[in-house]
Amino acid sequence: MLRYNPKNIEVKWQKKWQDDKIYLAIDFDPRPKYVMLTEFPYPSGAGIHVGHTREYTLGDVIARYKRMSGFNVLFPMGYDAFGLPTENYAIKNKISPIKATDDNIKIFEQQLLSLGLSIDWDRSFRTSDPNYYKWTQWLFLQFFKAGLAYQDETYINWCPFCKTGLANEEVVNGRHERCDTLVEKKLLKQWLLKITDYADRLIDGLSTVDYLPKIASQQINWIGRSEGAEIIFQVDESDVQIKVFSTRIDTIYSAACIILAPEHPLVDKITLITHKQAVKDYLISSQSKSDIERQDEKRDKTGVFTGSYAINPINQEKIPIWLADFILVGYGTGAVFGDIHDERDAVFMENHHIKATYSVLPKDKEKAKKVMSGELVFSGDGILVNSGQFDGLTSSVARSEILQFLVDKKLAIKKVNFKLRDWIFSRQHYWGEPIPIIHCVDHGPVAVPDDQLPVVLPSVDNYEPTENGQSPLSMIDSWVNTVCPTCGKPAKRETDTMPNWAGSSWYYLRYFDPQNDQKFADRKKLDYWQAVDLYLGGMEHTTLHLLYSRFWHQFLFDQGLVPTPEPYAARRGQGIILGPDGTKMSKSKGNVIDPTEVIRSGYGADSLRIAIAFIAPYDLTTAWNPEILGGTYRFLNRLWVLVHNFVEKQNYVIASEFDELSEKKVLSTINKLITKVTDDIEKMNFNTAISAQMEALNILYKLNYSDKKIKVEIWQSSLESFIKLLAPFAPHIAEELWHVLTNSTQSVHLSDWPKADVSYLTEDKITIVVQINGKWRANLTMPVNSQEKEVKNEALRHEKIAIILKDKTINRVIFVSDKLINFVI
RNA sequence: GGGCGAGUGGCGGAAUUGGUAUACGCGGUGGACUUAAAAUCCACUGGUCUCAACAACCUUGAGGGUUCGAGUCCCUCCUUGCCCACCA
Repeated sequence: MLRYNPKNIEVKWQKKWQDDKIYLAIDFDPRPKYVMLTEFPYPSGAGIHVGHTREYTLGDVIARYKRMSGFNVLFPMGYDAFGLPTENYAIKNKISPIKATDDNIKIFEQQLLSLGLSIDWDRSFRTSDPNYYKWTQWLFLQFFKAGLAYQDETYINWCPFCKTGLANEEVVNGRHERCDTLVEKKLLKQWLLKITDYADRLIDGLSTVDYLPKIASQQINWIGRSEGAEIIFQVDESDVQIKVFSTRIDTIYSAACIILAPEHPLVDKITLITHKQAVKDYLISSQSKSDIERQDEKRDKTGVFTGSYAINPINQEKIPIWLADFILVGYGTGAVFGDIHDERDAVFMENHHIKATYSVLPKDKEKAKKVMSGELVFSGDGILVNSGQFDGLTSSVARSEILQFLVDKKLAIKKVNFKLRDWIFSRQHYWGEPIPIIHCVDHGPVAVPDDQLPVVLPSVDNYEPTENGQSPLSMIDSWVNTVCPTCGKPAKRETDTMPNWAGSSWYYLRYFDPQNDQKFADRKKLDYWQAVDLYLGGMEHTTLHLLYSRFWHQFLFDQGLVPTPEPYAARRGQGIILGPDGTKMSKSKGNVIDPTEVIRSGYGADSLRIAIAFIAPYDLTTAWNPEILGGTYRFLNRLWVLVHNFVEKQNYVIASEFDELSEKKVLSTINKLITKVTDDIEKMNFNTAISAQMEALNILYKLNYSDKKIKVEIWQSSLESFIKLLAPFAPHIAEELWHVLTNSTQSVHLSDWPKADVSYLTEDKITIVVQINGKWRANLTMPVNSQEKEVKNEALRHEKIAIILKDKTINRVIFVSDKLINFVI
């Protein structure tokens, strides 16, 4: 017998699978389809890490299981190739990003191959390929033509040290993650996508798909829908009106001031001459603060009085108008009424000695006293007081009645606000898809005609962003200068590129038809493959990539371009694998586990895959334990020995020597295992699927080495089933042992998933627990379906029970069929 | 501050509708094989009491509750993880 050595078998089978193309997904195949999608990687120079390995291995387990279960499985892989790390790498090493991407993808392919993934490589692509980004550009133009892509002046993050515009994701805690400089804001004209138009749809759509509840609630949270009212406050002795958004219109009687964001457009108009200087000083001081400084001063709420007053529409009271930089210009109307029932407002008003009264009291009398004495700021719902005709109403009733009252007078409207902002879609960087727009003096921004797509990213000498914040593309005059597609006059190309979220917003659709040069994907193929059945990815993409791609898809659905309203029928997120020391893996800490190193070290891909499946539930963050590999290797080795032993010395014995009890044990073990593993994979309980296989193997192993004789056919069929159950997890050793055991020419991965024989699932005899007052006292072995009477008699005859129950009165007997009997004394 | 989770041996973690808590694996101890080591195999491995075995009692972050019976359900508290955060 050869020793189990992964090196001898893994590369051999990987090559064979590639040559035979056994993992191809077939368009329009009559079998039911199953699309198993894992997030495609960013091909960085560092190669794959354990996080990739977890995601792709578990995706592969499901893909293989579904394939064996009769599905036409599509398990694709591509590369999210545009983005900053590659650009930075190219700048630093003075090589082209195209070359860097090429090199990195070669490494990735090699590494992914060594994991033994059942990917359909014929459908692979990278987002930086012009044949791909032609369609990213085309899809962008559909947004543009629908009025959902627009330009606006917005503040971008600007690093004054690097002299470059930054993407949000490069700003960590208000600093540029690379150089740690405090980030400033710079006003630039930018492209935005109107994701806010889809805010409600993005929430509602979640109820039609099967997402992990945590993921759905994070998206809902991020979108941040809040219902309230927009209320009109007339400025005293002026024709100016201020619109104020509030979710607490029930507290309007206690409005003690109006507070505007410093950037509010009406600031200039309402500031009295006598207050101009103070306001100007305040604006300068608040503008010079970076985001992080504003956050640092959470408790110190600064502000300035404008000199003007507003009229509270509910009671005609005159209240002062202030400016304060804790009010955000981007949310609601950029104005609030200051109110003692809001903790931030209360602090602000106290700081600036603005007189405030309460209008809502808690139901709890002790609490109410504290509110009245000013000891407590009450921000919850309660009962209205000091509120004229609305006194005595509960907050929720008052909200609708006061709103209606003001709506009737045309002083308020019902309004829904979202935290979600429009998606800033411009990047002033080189390594991204050029935005396919031409700016014409007469016609403004014009779409590049379809037949001129793709707008190919030109090669440049210098990939660095320019000092004025423009993309390096702006330096190439020959590329920038073009003609207007509408009038033919000289015009200039847009020089911004798209964010790296663009290519990943629709990539799953391209897997359905990766070569198409007429359309982003053929409709018939979309109809066949949509939607993605299961999407597995990192939790960190919940509010960016996952939300963005749902938005794109919903838009495409509205345009009639895709058949389903949602892209992903189900979404799960895998947990992070930490370093062995329990902290996040990082090069500087030296706790990085390199999966390819593990494979090369001699444990092999199968032991690694099993370890990943076994170490913890897939969605749990857990520390990597290198020693677990010893255990998973031993497990595979035991199976190797068992199968080879059986094949090499199966000895035929005469019928009378067979041990029926042992045979039954083998059959019940294997059939229970089939049920358990099938169920566990369906529920993604990979760790218990493995432990069940270990347990079963231990039983089979012992039986094999006992002197009990078991029929060859029973061993043969049981081992075949066992290998099939293992195949999704450890595809190489399963394939090898399958061929050793069966001499078949067909791959185990194309064989049928085993079905349990129910007749072996139930036992004739079962263990029944005897409890006294709920406490375990003894076990009984009884036939299945024994009646209460029989069990009770048997229990009372039990020596131990008899001793305890002597001289005691049984008040009650609780009987659970086939499980337990409990005497209450 | 808000939202969503999680607390079980030395460690990662099991535990159907509430029904023998600690499966499986790691680590540890003892043993077999070996000149020796590695590998492999066997036995033991939550705590207290006990020379030991049997038995008994205790044990799922803390405290209370519901129940014949609670890791599981309810309440209060503590600890901790992730995401968001001056969002009116």
